[in-house]
Amino acid sequence: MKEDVSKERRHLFDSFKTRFQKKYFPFLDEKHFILPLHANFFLKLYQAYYRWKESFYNMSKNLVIVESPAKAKTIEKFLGKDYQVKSSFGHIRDLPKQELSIDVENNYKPTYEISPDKKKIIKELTALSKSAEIVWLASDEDREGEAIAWHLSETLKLDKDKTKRIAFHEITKPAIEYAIQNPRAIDENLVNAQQARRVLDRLVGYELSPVLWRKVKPAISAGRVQSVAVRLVVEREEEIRHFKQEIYYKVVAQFIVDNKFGKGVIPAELSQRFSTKEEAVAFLQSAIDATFTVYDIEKKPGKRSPAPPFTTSTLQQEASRKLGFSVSKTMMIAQQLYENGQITYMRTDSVNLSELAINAAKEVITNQFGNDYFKPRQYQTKSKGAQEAHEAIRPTYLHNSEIEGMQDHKKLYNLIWKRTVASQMSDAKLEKTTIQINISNNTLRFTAHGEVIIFDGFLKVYHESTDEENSEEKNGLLPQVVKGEELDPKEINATQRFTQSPARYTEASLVKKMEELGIGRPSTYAPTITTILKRDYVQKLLRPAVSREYDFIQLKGNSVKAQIKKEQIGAEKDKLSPTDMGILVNNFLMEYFYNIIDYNFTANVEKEFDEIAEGDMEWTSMIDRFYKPFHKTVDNVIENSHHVRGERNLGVDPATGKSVIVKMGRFGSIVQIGTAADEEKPRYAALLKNQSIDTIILEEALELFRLPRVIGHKDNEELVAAIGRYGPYIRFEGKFYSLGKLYDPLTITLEEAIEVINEKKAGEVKKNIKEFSTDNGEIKVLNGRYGPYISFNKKNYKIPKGLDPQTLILEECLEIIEKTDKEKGK
DNA sequence: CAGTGAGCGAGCTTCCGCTTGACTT
Repeated sequence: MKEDVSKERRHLFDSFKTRFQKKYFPFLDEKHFILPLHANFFLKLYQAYYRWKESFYNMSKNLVIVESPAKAKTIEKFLGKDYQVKSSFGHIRDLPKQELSIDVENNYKPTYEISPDKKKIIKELTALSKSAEIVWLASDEDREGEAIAWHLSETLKLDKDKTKRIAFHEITKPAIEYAIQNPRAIDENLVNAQQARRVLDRLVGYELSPVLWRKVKPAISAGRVQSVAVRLVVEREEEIRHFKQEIYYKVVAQFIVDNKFGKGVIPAELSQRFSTKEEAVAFLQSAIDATFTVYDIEKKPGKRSPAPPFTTSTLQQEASRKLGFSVSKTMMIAQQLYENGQITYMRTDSVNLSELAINAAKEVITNQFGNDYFKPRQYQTKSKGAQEAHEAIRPTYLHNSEIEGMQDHKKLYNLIWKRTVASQMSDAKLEKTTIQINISNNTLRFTAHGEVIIFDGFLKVYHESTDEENSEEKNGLLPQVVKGEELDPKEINATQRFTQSPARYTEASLVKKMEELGIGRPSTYAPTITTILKRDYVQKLLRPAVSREYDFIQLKGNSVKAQIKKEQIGAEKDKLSPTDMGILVNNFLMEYFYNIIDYNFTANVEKEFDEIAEGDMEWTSMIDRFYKPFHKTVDNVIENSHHVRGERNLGVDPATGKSVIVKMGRFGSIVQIGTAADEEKPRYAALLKNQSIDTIILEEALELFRLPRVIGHKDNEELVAAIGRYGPYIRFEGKFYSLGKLYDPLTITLEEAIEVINEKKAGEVKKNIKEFSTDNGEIKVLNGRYGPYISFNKKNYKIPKGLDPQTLILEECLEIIEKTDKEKGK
């Protein structure tokens, strides 16, 4: 770090010397002129001169400030030479994070400070605003945007007469010109609504978290948004745990059609589901002697309409379902598409498309698919608390149905393109057919549903997916039959089925739920998920599929046969479930701070923020009404509640007669045999990741004490098998060897363990291909999971095709590193 | 990158919402 600074200085110094000295002291020898002592002084002089010169040349009559630099770049193009457009990079001031920074005794006066990473940009904006004739504050037209404009005007000490507040909802020339012609003043009520929001969140977060430090665990947190997200996950898990599965028998027949219209099969389901196997068998038995006739044929037209264009939340959901992206991955890629000018802004809650976009859609759709496929639509947002400062997420140039770039970028862009185009397309027209089939010896009926697409409309481009996992098999076209026609069943099957518990949340479906509740904003969905994972309140568990048996009874020919089949169910990954810590904290908050994690809390305070924004309510009095009782509860809970450990007594250890207790320990959930009061110290063992204090049973708990297990000895050293944070492992000579899924630490033998160790040792030799040492650290050529690569300064570099890693020399490595860094840098 | 869990007591942790840096015409 220090080295960098001095290098920098050296460089600046040199560049100064060549210019300044040559210009004003050409007669002096370059080497002798400036002594090191003078360097700093001249440097400062030069810097001051440079700043002055820059501001002189860049001085525009108009300074426009927006939030995002990418936006600044596009707007600058529309506005021309007289306007200089700069970006504030979001909020510039905030409450310092070291302390509460709200004077609760003095009308909740907040103390703001310039965020450390914004000092530089503020310096620049201050200089530019001084020389500008008019400063246009063009941050977003929502609560946060208005606050940014206000913070800017305060921080830059802007003169009211030369400051104008403008906003545009879309980045098009007419919209921008219109905005310039219709400026207004900063809306102080809206600013106050934002201050109320900010102060409320700070008060809740910074008073509640310390309560948890004292009563549950240090360094954990609670907040208006994250705690509700955790609650959702905890309660879903409870629903799953308490779910009572019901069994039923579903009867499906395949009717053969062979008539003047042609041949075919009608799959039809019986109108009643049976609750026992006996009933199902009895029905199939009776069906042997029955005849089946077409009772009724009903044809109805139907339609399907496209989904609205993407918002942040719907983009995250579809990218998760269709592309398997996590919400943060989706946002990262979308950000890059945005910065490349390929899509519009990616943090939005609006489904609105600009006129420009709809016109482009018209052109694209009529060109590619024909006039019949175009239908312009404006969608209405349904989500609570939407502020709609931006457009929906769409491609900037709809004419590009594809882009150049990396795979994931292409995929996400394509998804956005399809969704946008489809949103302006015609409905799909369907014909739905229902055929009812009578049974001669029974009052029940079979029903077949068919669906034919008559006009595909938007389905040509895009099909929205759903969260339901096992969607029923698709209804296709049914063969043509006439009323009264007798049908022959090829087979009739009764299958045992099970009702399903609700599904665990994925990252994206949790975001969807939060949006429905009006909790969180487009810019915070992804970070919130990251926070609750990082705090270890929720986790993603890899759940392997389990095998389940079910009855399958078939009538074929004249005989009914019953058999037992097997299916694999319940495999899960990337699903969110609560940890014991999450459950513990949630229970604590539910007991003492229910109003904060009430699902309506955010919705209710939002209503009050709206009233503040309308000027109908004083923000400080709103905060006061909340804070007084809240703070009292905080004091009361600190004073009167006990430290919580979620303790549960499982029973008695048969070997020792001591009690077995599970509880939250310092590093996670533990089980202990005996108590601290006993003469002997209690024995401890950690719970596995997929076990929980609430559900573990005595036998499982005792099982945990079988580890760590000494498997045997080699060269007088112990081999110990155990399960750690990263799964089962073997410890030998102070080193750790992962067991993976192949071996169970409870049953692995000495021979197998030695083999695992030898394999890993052999792998390590193969892993290191070669090494070079340089002044800046070691360059290693390594064999990784995806083939050979170069590792340097904790960064990895791909080896270009055609180069043999075995024969690489230092110069080649340096070249690759330099080249890669350069490409990444841009 | 893995194992721990007595008790004492420094000094620290924490919120939500905007936005992407990075030094010279």
